[in-house]
Amino acid sequence: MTASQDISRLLRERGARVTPARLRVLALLRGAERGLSHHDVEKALDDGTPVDRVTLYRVLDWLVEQGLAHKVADENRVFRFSAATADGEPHLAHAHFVCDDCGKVFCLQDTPRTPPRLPAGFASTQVEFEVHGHCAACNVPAEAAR
Amino acid sequence: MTASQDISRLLRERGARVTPARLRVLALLRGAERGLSHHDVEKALDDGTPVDRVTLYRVLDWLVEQGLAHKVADENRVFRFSAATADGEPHLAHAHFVCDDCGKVFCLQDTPRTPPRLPAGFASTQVEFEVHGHCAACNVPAEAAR
DNA sequence: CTTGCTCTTGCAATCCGGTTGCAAATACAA
DNA sequence: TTGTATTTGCAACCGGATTGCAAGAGCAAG
Repeated sequence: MTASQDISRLLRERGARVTPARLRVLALLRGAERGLSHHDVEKALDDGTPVDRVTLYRVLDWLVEQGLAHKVADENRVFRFSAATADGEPHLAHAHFVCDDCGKVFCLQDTPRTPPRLPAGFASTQVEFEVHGHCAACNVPAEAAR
Repeated sequence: MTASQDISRLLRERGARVTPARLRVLALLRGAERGLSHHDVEKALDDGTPVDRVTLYRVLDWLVEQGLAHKVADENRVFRFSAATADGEPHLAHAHFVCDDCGKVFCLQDTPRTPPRLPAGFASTQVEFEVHGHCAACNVPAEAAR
C-alpha cells in the first residue's frame, strides 16, 4: 500500500473529503524531519501542480483542527507545522542547531534528553533545545582567519 | 531610593543614555506579572506622554540586546517581553521556562548543562534551553478541571 | 453516467505585528 | 554653553496570515 493510499483512507475514515491538496500536504508533513513553515511547504510542492497560498493555509489549519498536525510559532514568529504522531502527542525533546551565519537549521540526532527539573506546580509540554553557532560550512573561513 | 532612580543608575552604569522611554518601559516590565506584548506596553503607557510605536519597538529590542529583558514569540506569534532577573547578566548558559498561558518567562537555575554533541566542524557559541508549559499559577485551574 | 448539494479552491483585498529610512530632537561630555 | 553621537518620531513598507466571495470539485443519490 502506498503512503498516498494510506493517507487517503485515513481522511476518508473521518468523513472528510479527499483532495489532492490534503493528500500532498499531509504526505509531505509526515515525511518531514522537522516542523515546516507555510513557505517550506509551498516550495516543496511547487514542482507539481502549484497549490494556492490561501488554500495551503486552509489545508494546514484543517489538518490541525483534525488533530493530524501540530501548529507552533517558532522563535521568528512564523508558524511551523508537523504531522501528529499516532497518539496525537507532539514529540517532547527537540534539538536544533542554528547556524548564525547562514541561518540554516540542523536537527541534532543525539538529543541529550535531559529531563528538566521544574519548580513545584510547573508542567512542561514541550522542550526546545537550541544550539547556536557556526555550521561546518561557515566555520571554515572563520578558522582560517585566526 | 525610588525604582526610577534605581533603573536610572542601572542604565548609566552600562554607559547607556537614560531616556524617559527606557525608564518607563523597564519599570513597567519589572512590575509586570507576565510577559507583555508591544501592544500591552503601549496601552499601559498611554496615560502619560504617549510613546511612539516604533520607539517602543526599538526600546524593547534594545533592552533585550542589553540583557535586561527577554523576548519570546507566544503561541499567537506575537512577541512578549519580560524583565530579566535582577543581576541582568548571564542568560548565556541557563534555561528558561516559558508559560504558554500567561507568557511569563522564568529562569531555571538548576539546569544540568549537558554539553551538546555536534557534528564535526560545527562550533557552538550559545545554547538555548527552553521549556514550554504551564507555570504553577496557571496550572492550578487545569488541575481543578480534571 | 448524470444530477445536485455541499465542501473546497483560487483570487483579490485586507489585516496586523513588526521593520526600515531619514530628518528632527535630545542626552550628556567637553 | 556648545558639539556630537544617540534616540526619537513619522511615514512608508514588509511579509505572514486571514477574510469574502464566486467558481470548481468531491461524492452520494438516482
